[in-house]
Amino acid sequence: MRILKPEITESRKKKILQTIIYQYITTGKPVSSDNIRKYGLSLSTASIRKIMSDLDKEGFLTHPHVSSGRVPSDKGYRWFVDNLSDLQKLAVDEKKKILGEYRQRMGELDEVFIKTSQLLSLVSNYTGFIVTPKMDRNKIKNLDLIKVADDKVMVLMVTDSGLVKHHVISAARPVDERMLRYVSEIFNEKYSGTLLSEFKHKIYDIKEELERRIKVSEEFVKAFSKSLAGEDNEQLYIDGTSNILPALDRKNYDNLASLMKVLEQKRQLVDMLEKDIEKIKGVKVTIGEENKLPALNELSFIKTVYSVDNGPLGVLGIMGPKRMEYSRMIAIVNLVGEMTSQLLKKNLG
Amino acid sequence: MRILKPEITESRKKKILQTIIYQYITTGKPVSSDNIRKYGLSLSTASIRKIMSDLDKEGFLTHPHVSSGRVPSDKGYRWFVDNLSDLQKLAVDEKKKILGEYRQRMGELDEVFIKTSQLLSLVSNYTGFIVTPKMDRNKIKNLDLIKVADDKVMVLMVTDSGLVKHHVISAARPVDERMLRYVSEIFNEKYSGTLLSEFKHKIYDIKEELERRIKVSEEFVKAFSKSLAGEDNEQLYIDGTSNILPALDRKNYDNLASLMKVLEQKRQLVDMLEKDIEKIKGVKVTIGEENKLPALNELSFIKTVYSVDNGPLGVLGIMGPKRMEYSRMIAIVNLVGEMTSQLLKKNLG
DNA sequence: ATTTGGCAGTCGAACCATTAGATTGCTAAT
DNA sequence: ATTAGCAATCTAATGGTTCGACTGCCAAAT
Repeated sequence: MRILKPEITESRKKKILQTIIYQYITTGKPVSSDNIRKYGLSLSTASIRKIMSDLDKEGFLTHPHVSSGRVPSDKGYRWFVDNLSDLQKLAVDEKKKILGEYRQRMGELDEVFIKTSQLLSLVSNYTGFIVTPKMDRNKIKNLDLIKVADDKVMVLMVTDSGLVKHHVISAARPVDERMLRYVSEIFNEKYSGTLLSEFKHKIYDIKEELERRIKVSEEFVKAFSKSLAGEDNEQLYIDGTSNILPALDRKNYDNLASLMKVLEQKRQLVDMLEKDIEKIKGVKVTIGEENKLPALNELSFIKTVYSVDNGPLGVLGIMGPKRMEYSRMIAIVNLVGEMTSQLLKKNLG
Repeated sequence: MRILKPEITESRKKKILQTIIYQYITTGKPVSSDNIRKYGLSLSTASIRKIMSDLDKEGFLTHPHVSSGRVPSDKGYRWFVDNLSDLQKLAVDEKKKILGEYRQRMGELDEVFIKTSQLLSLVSNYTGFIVTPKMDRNKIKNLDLIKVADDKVMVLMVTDSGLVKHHVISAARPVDERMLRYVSEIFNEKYSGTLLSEFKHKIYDIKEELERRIKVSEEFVKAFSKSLAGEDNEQLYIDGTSNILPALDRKNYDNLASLMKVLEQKRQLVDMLEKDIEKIKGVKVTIGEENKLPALNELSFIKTVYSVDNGPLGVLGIMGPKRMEYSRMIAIVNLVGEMTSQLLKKNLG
């Protein structure tokens, strides 16, 4: 008896917490003891109140004010997410809808990113995002130099996972095609197989090498190595930002401005999203203040990694209000993540 | 005498209207008759009130409510802009600042657009935008096919004004380089000099032509012509959207959502901005409801065309609240427009 | 030892009234 | 044509009242 009782109360406590959070997610209104009782608990409101009070003390719930119902705290949401037992299966037609979108022609890589972020936004009704692969993690496979005008050359680099990077550079005077062929030969011979992140430290080598081995205008060498040294940052595709507004129920305008700024600058957001990308397994949820950036403290992120065989490429997911349908969203992100990985494997591999 | 008097009253009326609008732009508060009198008019408030009342009836001013000062109507702003006499010279250091930004390396075309929209936002403190050139108005100059992997080919097209368009296409099976060279030869021979917009109607010709003249996998021809047929829409670069918020003083949240949607979808906005692009001379201002899209009825646009010798490329400018410093903004947009044209002439020409 | 019913207490939301202040429109006098 | 002055209008701020939704706690019931 003495051993059993605590378990009963414990399980009841959990059930109540779960119900409160579920209620709050669906209604958006603070949940009262009376409200809970209606949901099948055969307990009096007084008992429920006692339990709610305990949960409050333990930090899972809070009070907007003393005479209102309870609202989940970040800790509460966290518990809820960690204890989602019934990871919702997506409805068949929803799954079909998502797969259908993906069947469409997705020729260009850009298009994959645009469509994917749109898709995430569309099916979630929140904001969808995807971060493009970071070139740095790729190895150089091949470099081409193509004359596109008398004094303009396109530098075209392909990596081992099939990503393509290109720049147009202008030389001060007309360039010679034979020279271009020679330069790219030298380059490929020497740097094919190099990790791009490592290669960046060797920019000066190549300057020297070229100047040593062939006669080529200094102008050109300069422009060429500059183009290679250029940052290729990950890009962030976002879609459905306007869906965030309803999430920020009234609240403060001021916050909205800083949120928009973060979404616009992207840099910080990308860094946050890709933090510890190697360690992410499956779908990862971050809630409210778990997000480092203050502007994002009212939101939750649901993300996952997409990858090809030789490692993670980037992350994708959705962002929305803390009170979102986690179960469904996790399922969506999971599915889209897998599909994107597959698509890219076909596309790049 | 009888002829002179009306002119005096007219000029006074204008001065008052001008002052009201100027005041409202700088303070953001409805302007009272008393307020106006303090600004140098040696008239009683009663007389000013009479004149304000007239201006109201004529549609230049409105009342938020009966016991508040006057606020310019769209018509009022329009008059104000059309009668800006002292098109402000930018302060020397401001001009320097802008020019300074432009001196920075602007290698890639992308970068030009990104930097330009940022610059516009930065110096205006509103939202900066630039629409990329529409390829359709260009002529095909040269097409290259470059093998980037066994079964992947990059299609590289250069136009007469130096713009570069590229796609990667996947063929089902390995492609032969000699074949590629031959295809591009045929293509260039036949279509060099064609307007891109016209070329789109000829896609089927090329399919036939190729099938007739060389042995090439149907797969490849399909992918190739598909890539050529692909839309290359103008893109819209926007920066500083968060600066819009303060512009929408309180007002309605609902409107904000639709505004964000318009900014996100871009399509409608681009169409609006590029409407009658050929007819735009100098800087063009559109105010409030002059903007067709309802979501933009609380904003003003200041835009201009940037171009190279053979015609307009696109538009750029800023958007902000109706109560903005038109004079300064016009000067900024004008300057940036000229600079961008110059830069691109160098870059593309 | 739980659980429950009941009651007091707290707080927000809605409503109303009041007041002070800003500013106009109008009219009669200058 | 201009002005002074006055009544009228309306906002914004303040404070008071009431209603209802909850909670917290205690004493009685199971």
